[in-house]
Parts: sequence; structure tokens; C-alpha cells
Amino acid sequence: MKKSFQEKVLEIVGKIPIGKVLTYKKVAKEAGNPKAYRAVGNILHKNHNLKIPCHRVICSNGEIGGYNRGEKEKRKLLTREGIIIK
DNA sequence: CGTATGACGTGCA
DNA sequence: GTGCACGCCATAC
Repeated sequence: MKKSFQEKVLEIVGKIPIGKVLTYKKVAKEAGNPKAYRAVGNILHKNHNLKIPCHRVICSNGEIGGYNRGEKEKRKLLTREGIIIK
């Protein structure tokens, strides 16, 4: 059974260690399609699985991007892990 | 199958 | 540095 792009993305994001952040493009590349960063954001947006540290996924320009619980919460979580966002 | 959407990225003015 | 437009892919309907 082939894992859907979503499964790959969720697995990759779920493997992100603390203190480390990946960009949507990087995750998409790891998932198999470096150009699917659009789908990555779409998947994470639809994904309501709190078990996935999706807050460790940020834009390539250093922006937070977004978060289901609010961008403020995401920035707080990242800062709490030692990752300073703009 | 075609259209619409989305937490992006890049290029250009 | 900022703002706008286009392209890109996967998913949902």
C-alpha cells in the first residue's frame, strides 16, 4: 500500500526533533516532491492531529506561516523550544 | 474529470 | 524591504 503524500508529510513532521525546524519546501522534498510544498501546507492545515509537531514547520523566509491553534501559539511553542521567530 | 482551495515560493517593480 | 502576480502540487467536492 502506497502511503499518500499526507502520510509521508505527517510522518516526517512527526520525526522532527526538538530545537529543529523544517521549511514546507524541505518537508515536501523529504516527502518525495520538492514542489509539493503547497500540498504540505494544505495537508497540515486539514490535519488536526495534535500528535504532529506541525509548529516546527515554517516558511523558507523565516515566517511562521500559520497554525491551527493560532500563529501566536505556534511562535510561543517555537520560542519555548529555543527557536526564535520574527 | 474539472474546478476550487490552501499553513508556499519565487520573481519583479 | 515591501507589495503584487504567477506557478506549483495534493486534496476535496
